Amino acid sequence: MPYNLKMKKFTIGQLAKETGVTAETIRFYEKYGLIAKPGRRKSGYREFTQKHIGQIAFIKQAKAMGFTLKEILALLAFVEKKHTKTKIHKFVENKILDSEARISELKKTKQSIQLMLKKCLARESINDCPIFLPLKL
Amino acid sequence: MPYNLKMKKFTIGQLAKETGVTAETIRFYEKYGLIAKPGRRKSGYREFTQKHIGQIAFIKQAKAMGFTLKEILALLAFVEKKHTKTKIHKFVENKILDSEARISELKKTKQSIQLMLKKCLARESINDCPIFLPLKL
DNA sequence: CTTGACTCTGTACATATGTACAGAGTTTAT
DNA sequence: ATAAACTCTGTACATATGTACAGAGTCAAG
Repeated sequence: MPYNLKMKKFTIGQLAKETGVTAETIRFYEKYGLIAKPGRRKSGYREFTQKHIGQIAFIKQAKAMGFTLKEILALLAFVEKKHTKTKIHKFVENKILDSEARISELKKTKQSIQLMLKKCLARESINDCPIFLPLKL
Repeated sequence: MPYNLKMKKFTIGQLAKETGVTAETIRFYEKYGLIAKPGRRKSGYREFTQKHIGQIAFIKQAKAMGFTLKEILALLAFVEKKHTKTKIHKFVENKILDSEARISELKKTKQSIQLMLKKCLARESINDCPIFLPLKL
């Protein structure tokens, strides 16, 4: 920061407006360790900076990609520790594999519902649907 | 039950073994309203019957199809009230649509991760990955 | 200087689906 | 009759991701 030592400071409410997440959520992220601990006024009020805007933008991005907060914490640690590319690569690849697994899981359950529905529609009464069979013992 | 008035009775532990869910879960299902309230011995011990085995089998089946417990409750109400086939049909169709929506959601997020990864791999250092850009402000 | 808006901490609540006790009573087997 | 195994109720804990207070203190505007 060569020629601009005074950064703009934000209260939590201002940061909330700036980033589109609530103040409560920001406090939550802080406690969770997802964002840097902000400075404090003498009164105890938090003082956020531009940096925090970036951090929250990052979190939003990663969440949109389906990462959990815990995973985002891990991503941050990767950057922090300047891990090798292969490590983070593996982490992300793994996430992709997870997605694929969940997708095929979902497809399977969808198909089983469809099959059930088809069988049901072939009967006269709902009660004859095979799915309800166990209830008739 | 014409000629067999005496049904076999089960304690909660026996039912658990029979159905493969734990006793705690059975109590939970009872409180949740998913299974019929069992009879009680004078001591307070629950007395389950064959019927409960069927009910739990039904729950397991429906869970395997991706229905939530709340939805299973709704399914049971459908049967109870002898709703028209079209109503249950709609309910289940809806569930299928939900699955489809979640599947395409997942596919989208998967793709966005893949894209991110590709971009990352094209850089020298992890820190140059576009996803980390917001952190560098 | 007062009022309204904002912030602080700490705790509880929310959803979904159970799991894990603690402390007391019961049943079964020896 | 005694010990082991089982069951009872009620409550708290678990995960994930926040949301909603309550009660007290602070800041900005008029």
